[in-house]
Amino acid sequence: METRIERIKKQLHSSSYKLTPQREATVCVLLEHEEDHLSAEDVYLLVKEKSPEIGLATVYRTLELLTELKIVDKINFGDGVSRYDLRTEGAAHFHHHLVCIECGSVDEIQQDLLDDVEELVERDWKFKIKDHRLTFHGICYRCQEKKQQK
Amino acid sequence: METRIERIKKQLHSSSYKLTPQREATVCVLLEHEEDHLSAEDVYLLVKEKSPEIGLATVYRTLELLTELKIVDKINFGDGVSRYDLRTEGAAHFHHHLVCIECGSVDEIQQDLLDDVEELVERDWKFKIKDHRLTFHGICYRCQEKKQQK
DNA sequence: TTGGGTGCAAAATCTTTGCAATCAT
DNA sequence: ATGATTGCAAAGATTTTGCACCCAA
Repeated sequence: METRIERIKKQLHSSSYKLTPQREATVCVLLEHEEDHLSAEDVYLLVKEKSPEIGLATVYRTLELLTELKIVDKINFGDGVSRYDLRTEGAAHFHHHLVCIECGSVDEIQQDLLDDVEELVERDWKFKIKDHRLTFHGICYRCQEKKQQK
Repeated sequence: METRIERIKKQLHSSSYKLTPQREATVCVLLEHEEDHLSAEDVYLLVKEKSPEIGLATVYRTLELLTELKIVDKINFGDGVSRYDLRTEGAAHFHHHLVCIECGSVDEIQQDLLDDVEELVERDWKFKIKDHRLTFHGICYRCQEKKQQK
């Protein structure tokens, strides 16, 4: 069984990039925090714990590289920082997000949901869709429960 | 017939804000460029043409205020700057965007499209939706035509 | 006169870049 | 040797903030 990191290594190699120790450490952090939505700074601090010599610029360059290769997606929830999210392996499309305006949590929706909408947009707007970003802002189930208890 | 700016003035007043000349000039620019997706800097330069004494900070503060009052929406297409988009009057939901990865154009989709999806998300994820952001990245019809001609 | 609003400049944030040093082949 | 990669510091870009001044109620 091939590991996730090995497959990423191959993806890098097939574009003539190397999986350096710094890049590997960065990817590991992303894998270990797949549920989170880390900023470059977040990633940097986490990588530093295990590889203290790494520089912030390297993290930025690595994240940029991974974005180019479509291994991660760069997203922005409107708080001034870019966040980086591992693409779900094998998924045809980028997953969606539920941002809670009360507690700030970010949940993911892996299910596609947009098939019909995309078909309509391609047909009626003559737009060839390559990627999408869908984010809902609202109140997560946890905060709704908290409110009901009051 | 009440003008758009008069209605915005009332919205400001009902939250005890004034429509100062600077704010009015800023809103006017937004109204005159409703189809565009201006950054704060863009707005600043346009406002300056008619009100040269305005400061960039005032533009930022005005845009923030208008965002709070839900008169404009702050959006981010991943190019490092926030853009400000007048909400369509009377529209229940924020409109969607088509960003062309070839020419950088941004077209708008006013049609809602997400009714079914939102119903499903509210039901299955127990998420109370307050707002959404949907952006498609791809190739606009203009660039597709250009390619075919080659 | 009083508090909101403004302009300016400085500060704060986030991100990119130049460059010398280092590494792997 | 050679070209890719790195760390550091500096530069860039965007946005926010402090503060004195101004203005309308």
